[in-house]
Amino acid sequence: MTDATVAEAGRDFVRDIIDADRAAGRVGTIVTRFPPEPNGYLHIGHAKSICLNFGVAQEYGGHCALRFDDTNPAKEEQEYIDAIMRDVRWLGYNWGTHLHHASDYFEQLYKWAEHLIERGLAYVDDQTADQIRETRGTLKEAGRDSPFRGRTVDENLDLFKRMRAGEFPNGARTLRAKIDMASGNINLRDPVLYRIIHAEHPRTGKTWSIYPTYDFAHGQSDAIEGVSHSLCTLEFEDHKPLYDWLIEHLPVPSRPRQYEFARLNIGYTVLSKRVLTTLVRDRYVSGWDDPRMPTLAGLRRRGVPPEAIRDFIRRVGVARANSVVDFAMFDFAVREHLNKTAPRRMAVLRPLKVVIENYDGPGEELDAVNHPDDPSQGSRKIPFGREIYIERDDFMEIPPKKFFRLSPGTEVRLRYAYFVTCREVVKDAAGEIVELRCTYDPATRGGNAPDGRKVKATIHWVSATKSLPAEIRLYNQLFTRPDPGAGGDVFADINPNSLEILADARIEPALAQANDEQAIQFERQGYFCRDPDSAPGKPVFNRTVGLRDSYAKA
RNA sequence: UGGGGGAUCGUCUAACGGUAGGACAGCGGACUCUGACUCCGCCAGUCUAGGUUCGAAUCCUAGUCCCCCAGCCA
Repeated sequence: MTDATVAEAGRDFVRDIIDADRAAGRVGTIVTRFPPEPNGYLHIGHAKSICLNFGVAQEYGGHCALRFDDTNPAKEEQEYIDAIMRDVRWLGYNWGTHLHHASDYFEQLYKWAEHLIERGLAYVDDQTADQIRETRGTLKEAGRDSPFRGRTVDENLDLFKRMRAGEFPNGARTLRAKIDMASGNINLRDPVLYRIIHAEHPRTGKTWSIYPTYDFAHGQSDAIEGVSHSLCTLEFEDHKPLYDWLIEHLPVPSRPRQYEFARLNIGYTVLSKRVLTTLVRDRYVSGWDDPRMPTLAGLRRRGVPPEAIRDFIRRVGVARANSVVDFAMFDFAVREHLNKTAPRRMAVLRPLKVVIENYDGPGEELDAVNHPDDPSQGSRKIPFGREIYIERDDFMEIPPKKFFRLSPGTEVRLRYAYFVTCREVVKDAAGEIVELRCTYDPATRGGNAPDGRKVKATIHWVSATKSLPAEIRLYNQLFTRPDPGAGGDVFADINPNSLEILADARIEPALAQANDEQAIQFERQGYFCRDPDSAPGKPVFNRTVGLRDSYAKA
């Protein structure tokens, strides 16, 4: 992590708590952890947790671990483990030697479970899942004790050993903490600590046939790793009393404290792993890295730089109130970063042919700067000739009052080239405009008129003969409403026009050198990057985000 | 009276009993070889009602609204 990363941090209640803990001498090294379950890909919501945990650790000179919460082999896969590590690194964070897995602690956790049994604080329950649910009570009524709650320590120890040995089928028995079936907090109504799962675990294979639940694994893992501040999202508030109960009753090596913050929500976006998984599985999108996905893999493929994601997270802040961030805030962060870094190129998304009638000769090459505010990026040559393409949107036969671009009789500047004036509109039998006939002013080479005359617009263009064909993919919101699913069915809110493919775009020759993930600004259009779907001679570009367009708005 | 948490410009977020500030969005203007960028300006908020206090977003009381919890998921 760099100093710049540290400077990106803001102030929030988490950092206030840490300051207070340090001032009071309650903590030594600040240790945090990012604890994903490897059952899916990381998304922008995880980025908030990652930036918070790694950011805080860095600021206070501590460290942040990457810990896989791999306690449920039925849902977890190696593919996800690999993807998560790749994405955290890409975001710009490094866990160094602190790579852990809850599964590293299975043996220790097992011993601690026995510890509870020995003290009469846990018991083996033979009830079925249905029976446990029925006897748990409701939100307003107390639960009832399990008939197995009174088993002797020896009997519990024996049964628990046999659960581990694989003697019983899935679901036959559980280990439960003996707390209080009448608690107002349902997490304290004898929560399940271990369940029987006969499945292949990505790391421990078939060694275990019982697995600890999140509640039994998480706090103890924090304690083993010396986590000082265990930061999680709001829905775990109700688990804190159980978290603390376990820490109190177990001989753990440290006393971590849990603090909760609001998860990230963004308008028109879904960050539910269940929904994202379905989107992929049912082919609503092309994969976890579909550029429309809010996953880090999707954002990366779309061309969003990690710096922009970190900046966005910093701008959103960390608080305890539920909120929904306007996606315009995200677009802003992306544009801000890309504007500073992305080299400029010209590409015509929807070409309209223009013939410059008074231009003779073989053509020429003109100079174009690669970045208007960064001379160090140098310049390049762009081929110009008698036939070019301009954007269809840049011509109107009957222009409305505020339309500054090309129309019959008006003069505009071709960026980096010449002033041209439209003389004639050529249409096909159907009345469709197929070509424009223009004239140019040779004296305006380079883009300036010696006589000082001005034009109201500068438009982009490419050579008709020297430009290259390209496919361009424009992305729109994946969902049609700011609160997808609020109407009952998220999948009914999927935007049928979230992907728009422009198969006949033309790009300037310099773009043949573009590589994946290199952000480029197509002047007057937006930021783009080459997609891995590109083939030799058949480049594909993704639009990361469009430029602001105050004309389109008006 | 199940338990837990939260309410500040349209949105996100500061304030820690002492001038309600910033960002995004929006609006207006300047500049411009990108209707971009940049710059300038404007707009706009403390959930309600009482109380304490010289002074309340902050403390107290009573309400209102929103979120989370009844997985052998995390």
